Amino acid sequence: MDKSPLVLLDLVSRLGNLMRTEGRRVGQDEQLQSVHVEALVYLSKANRYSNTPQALAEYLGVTKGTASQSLLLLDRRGLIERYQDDLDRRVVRLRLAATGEQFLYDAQPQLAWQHATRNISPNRIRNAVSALRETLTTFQLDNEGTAFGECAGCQHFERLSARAYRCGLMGDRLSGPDTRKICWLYEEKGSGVGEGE
Amino acid sequence: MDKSPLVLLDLVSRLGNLMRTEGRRVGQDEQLQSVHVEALVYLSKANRYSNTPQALAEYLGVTKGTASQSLLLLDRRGLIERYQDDLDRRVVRLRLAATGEQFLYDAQPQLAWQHATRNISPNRIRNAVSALRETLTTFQLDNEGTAFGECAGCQHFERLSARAYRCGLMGDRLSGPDTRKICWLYEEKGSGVGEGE
DNA sequence: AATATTGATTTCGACTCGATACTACATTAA
DNA sequence: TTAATGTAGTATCGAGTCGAAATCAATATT
Repeated sequence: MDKSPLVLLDLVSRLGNLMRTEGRRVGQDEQLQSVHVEALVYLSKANRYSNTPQALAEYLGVTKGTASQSLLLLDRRGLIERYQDDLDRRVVRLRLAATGEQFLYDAQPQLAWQHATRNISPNRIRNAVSALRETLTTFQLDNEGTAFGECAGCQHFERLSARAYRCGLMGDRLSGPDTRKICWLYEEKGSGVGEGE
Repeated sequence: MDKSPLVLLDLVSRLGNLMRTEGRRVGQDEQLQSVHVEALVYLSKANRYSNTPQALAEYLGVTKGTASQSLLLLDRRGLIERYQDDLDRRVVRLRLAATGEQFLYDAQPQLAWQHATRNISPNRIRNAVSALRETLTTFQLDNEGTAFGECAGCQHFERLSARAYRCGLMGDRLSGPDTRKICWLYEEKGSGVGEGE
């Protein structure tokens, strides 16, 4: 019986905890908790379908009530802006305010991690990424969660021409940069996940 | 410029968050938060030098005050036992109570993760482990943290004979099972960490 | 038009967490 | 021996997290 999956779990949990601590450290000048920093980072990466409290809650793995609290705080501090969606007036859209952009630029929340991985070859990192990504996808499938991902690799992604793309699910055209943001409607191409042992 | 370290960070954070949620889920029958579950798991793996509030706090990445609170709760619930050290009466030693052992056995906090990793080959997992372990060690060195680890791979580990071992730092003899628990005095063999790019 | 569903917010209570202060014991220096 | 310093752990406080449940408003379904 192989114990290495448990060792991996241990490492992921510990690194996750450390990064949460790191997030707290990074945000303390602005009185932010690590969840708040994570939320800001998320908003800087979310595409136009995914900048809502709902998607954020799924991403962070908290309930929507909790997410609402955090967003309230970020709004009070002027780090984000909230505005209503035109088509569906229940939906609240979120956007980093200039202050929020500046904060991310100044605080560099990922710096410590980049340092910690500096001696690991790109290749080993990509291998680790692939293993963890598969773990995440499988876990999400097991638990009816949302996977999140970029257009490349998504079932609904269509290429219209050399530089024109389209989301088959939403029916919108997408720009190049659009396709590199993360989306909570993401669905893995080739629905089957496990190809067996 | 390679973005994959940041992708890895993202995956580790998200999986960390998910496992925290999972820990909460697992503990809800017993009214435990994920930190409590993590503490119990830690105590089930900690060796004789590492079963103290101090070591636990370092491991979980919280302050000793916070750790103290969590331990108080676990004690009230009868999941752990606390007793004084004979040599240094300031030191509190911790041990899983029978109820705590039973809880871990019943709740299987790692089950969801084991499922999520079921389709990943042992080899890929070991590669990911090695990359993350190096990340953790480097991070700890950067931040004067404690690395934790098993005797194999520790500077202070000495083999006396086929089945007799010794910790050079504490001067104690160790049994075989002892050497497979985790220790907060662990120091990586070959102190140099980064061999450059 | 009535009902169900959905996105978001509010409220509540238990708990986390860092900061600070404090107690008890241990080690060192005088 | 005593005094000063250091260390392990606990207590307390306040801001905030978090899930659960209730609520509200807008949209879908019937």
